[in-house]
Amino acid sequence: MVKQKYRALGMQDNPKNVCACLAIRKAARAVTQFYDSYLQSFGLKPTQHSLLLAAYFADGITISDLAHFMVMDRTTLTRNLKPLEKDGLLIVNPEQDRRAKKIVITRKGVTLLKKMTPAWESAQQELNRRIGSTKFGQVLEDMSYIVDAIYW
Amino acid sequence: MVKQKYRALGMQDNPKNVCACLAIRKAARAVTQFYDSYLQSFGLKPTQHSLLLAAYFADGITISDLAHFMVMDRTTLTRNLKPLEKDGLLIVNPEQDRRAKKIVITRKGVTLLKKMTPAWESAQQELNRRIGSTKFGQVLEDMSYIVDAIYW
DNA sequence: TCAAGATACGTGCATATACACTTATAATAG
DNA sequence: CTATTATAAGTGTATATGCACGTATCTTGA
Repeated sequence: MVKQKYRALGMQDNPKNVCACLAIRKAARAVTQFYDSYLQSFGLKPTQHSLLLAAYFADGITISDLAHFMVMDRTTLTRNLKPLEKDGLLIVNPEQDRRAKKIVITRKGVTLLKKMTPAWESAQQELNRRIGSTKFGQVLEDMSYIVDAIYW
Repeated sequence: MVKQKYRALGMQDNPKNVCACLAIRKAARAVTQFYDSYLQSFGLKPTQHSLLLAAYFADGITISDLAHFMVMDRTTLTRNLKPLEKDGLLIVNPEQDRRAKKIVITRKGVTLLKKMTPAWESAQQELNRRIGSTKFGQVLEDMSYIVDAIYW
């Protein structure tokens, strides 16, 4: 087993010496794959589901503002919106300020989002069950705390 | 401010209803960008630094085994190794089992890794300082726990 | 008013990520 | 001993990520 053979990859007995960047990226990959297994039958990846959700709750938000909320480079968001636009789930429209563009969810987007909600809830609840409700809540808080700690 | 205007993106007052996948991916992006600001002058991204570190501590590990440790698709790892190979930091060699390949760090790779260590430590310590030692340790544990909860 | 700076966005480039499919090699069952 | 199955890896395709750079528009100061 990998765990036995390459324990050294943990590097130190002191877990504080494990690279936090590596640790969180590994967990992010695992969680993404987990949620994807629940959402994939709807044709949306977890990232796309999150974007569509944002377009629903913050209808009319600009690209820059959403990028800021997503802790994502603006140019990344511009490209991530493309597949959703292509599928007619949302539209990117000009603003009054002609430099800016606002993101608007379509009826098709809303319908898909609502259809996906039970699957998303299943993923969320199953992960909650597996790691325990207390830890689950703590991790959600900590993730938000980390983002704030880095950018403020 | 985005925070004020689009509070709805948090969706609910109950933080448990925040998507865990979104939360951890946001944090992963933030942490990656943070570490990148410390490592970029050496020409390696955080992911590449982690891979090189793995090649150092688990010298001779196969692609599949390292992919498993990294919680990464094997084909992703294959491609992620390319830039490091191109820069002569590691070599991918055939095994006795001719299906497999082992990853071997080069002297150049070791040298670079050691040169980067103080910068990596600065990032690690500064993040530790910003979120507090207790929470820092807890998050590292939790990330590992989540990976185990998903794959076991 | 209008030139300088600030803001919002897009493109080129390189890397990161994973699934579906294919190829090559090893192990095993009959 | 061979046919089947299992394992290790690579490629094609599509999306995800961010930096450097450029364009268009708005704001502001002289």
